[in-house]
Amino acid sequence: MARTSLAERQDIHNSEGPALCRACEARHRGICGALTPNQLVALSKHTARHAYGSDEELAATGDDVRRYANILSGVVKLTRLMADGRQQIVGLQFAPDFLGRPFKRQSDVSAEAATDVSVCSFPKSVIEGMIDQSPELGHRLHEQALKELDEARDWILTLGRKSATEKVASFLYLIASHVDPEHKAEDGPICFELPLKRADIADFLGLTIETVSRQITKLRKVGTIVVEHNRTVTVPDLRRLRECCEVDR
Amino acid sequence: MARTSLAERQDIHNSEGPALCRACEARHRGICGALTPNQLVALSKHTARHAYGSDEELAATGDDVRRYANILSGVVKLTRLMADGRQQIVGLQFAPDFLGRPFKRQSDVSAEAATDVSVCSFPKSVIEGMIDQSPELGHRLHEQALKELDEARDWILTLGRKSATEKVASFLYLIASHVDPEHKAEDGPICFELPLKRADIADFLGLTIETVSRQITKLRKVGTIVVEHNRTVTVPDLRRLRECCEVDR
DNA sequence: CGTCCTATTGAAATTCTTCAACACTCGTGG
DNA sequence: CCACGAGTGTTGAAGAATTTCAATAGGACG
Repeated sequence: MARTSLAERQDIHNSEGPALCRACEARHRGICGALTPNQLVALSKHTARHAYGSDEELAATGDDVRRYANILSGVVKLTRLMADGRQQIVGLQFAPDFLGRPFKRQSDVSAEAATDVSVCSFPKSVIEGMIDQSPELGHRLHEQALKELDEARDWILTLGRKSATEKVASFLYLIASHVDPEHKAEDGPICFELPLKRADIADFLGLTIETVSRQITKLRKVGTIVVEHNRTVTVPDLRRLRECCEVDR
Repeated sequence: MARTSLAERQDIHNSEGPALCRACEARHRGICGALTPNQLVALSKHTARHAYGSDEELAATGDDVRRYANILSGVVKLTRLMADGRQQIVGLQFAPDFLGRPFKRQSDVSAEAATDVSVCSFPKSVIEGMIDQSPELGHRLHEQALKELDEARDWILTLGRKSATEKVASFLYLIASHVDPEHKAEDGPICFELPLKRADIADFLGLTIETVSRQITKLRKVGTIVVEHNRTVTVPDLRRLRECCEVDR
């Protein structure tokens, strides 16, 4: 016991934070990167890790959500449901995104795991208390909201004005760019697993499963993508895929 | 001259802020409501009012925008344009919304006046300096970003999953609720001017002008709305209009 | 081996777009 | 005062894109 306690104190002193956090891959990139070691220690007293399987609900529509979370791994889909069952994915979140809607009790979107997901959650109240002491934290949350807003607006253009082929290409490009955020492999081939099944892709693109399937087949047949086992996609030339996102009339 | 100067000093002393701001209808609702009288005075030294006619551009895509603005009156459309000319409105902003994208030099959306618009603009640098001193200001900007994000996600559902009739009904409902934010007149009839012409409505809904026109005609013929002079809409029963936003299959 | 889940494919039906014609309003200038 | 054109909105008919309905196939799992 004494050893642990010493180690923890050392963590604080050498500005590395709690052991739990040091082992966290999202430690520097998520909102935690804005916290001081002391804040991290305080926060880590209230954190809990959770794992969810595909299609499991992290937070239901209308829930009085009292906790926020950081995504440690996996992809989370934010969905909206209409009374008659029509569904639309209104946002996708990847690690190390922050999950939650600050300053509001309820939300009309529900969060579901698209893949296997693990998160690190903590009570709203703790974070909200820290915002007042650490402007940097509030700033990061603000930044994330603005980033999500930019992404939502990109998606509005896609939903409103693109053809089915362009939509599917845009989705694949979105995933590809997320695998390779810096566009390093602009030339070389990229390979990735689709985090969404066809039904989810359809709900994301505002199409039917069948249309999605047909467009993927189409892209496959012209060689823009190679698909194995339905989920593994290889893009031989990213530029060619990007061209499919816009020019198709 | 001496009189003016005295009056200005009194403004400061009685905590009412500069005369310019006192006469401003957006004074308390926009971000200015988060400023101290001293900050308002400082800000007002750099503010300028501008007026724009319909379809005039407030800020072009890719502009290095150095100023923010508050909308004093009118409606602003945020649009995205594709290389081949396809256009999509990705957001609508009404008085007293804040206009601008904090923490980012360029934006890929352009802002255009949908109606006649007047704004009160000021340099980014002034506001950004004030954020550090006034957490309340940063908080308000954050709130507005989150509000816009919620709205964008509502719209994503509309674009992705609703039929043309539902889309047009949803648009009319959006405008109607904006005229009457508290839904006071849930029962009684509501009358308003459409701030957008048909082409803009089409760009907002991801439809063509013709389809919009046909759906309006359809809603008119079943008595859900009454239209005069193309732009003046009366909704006899808001509930009936709301029903059209979801149930139509 | 059967069942469930996921994905693909075909044919018919539907929705929305495109193309084309026309109507209305408003300002300008003969 | 009227003709003209530009800008805006409506309507019809044909065409294209997407959905719906239906059938099939493969993989995972008990």
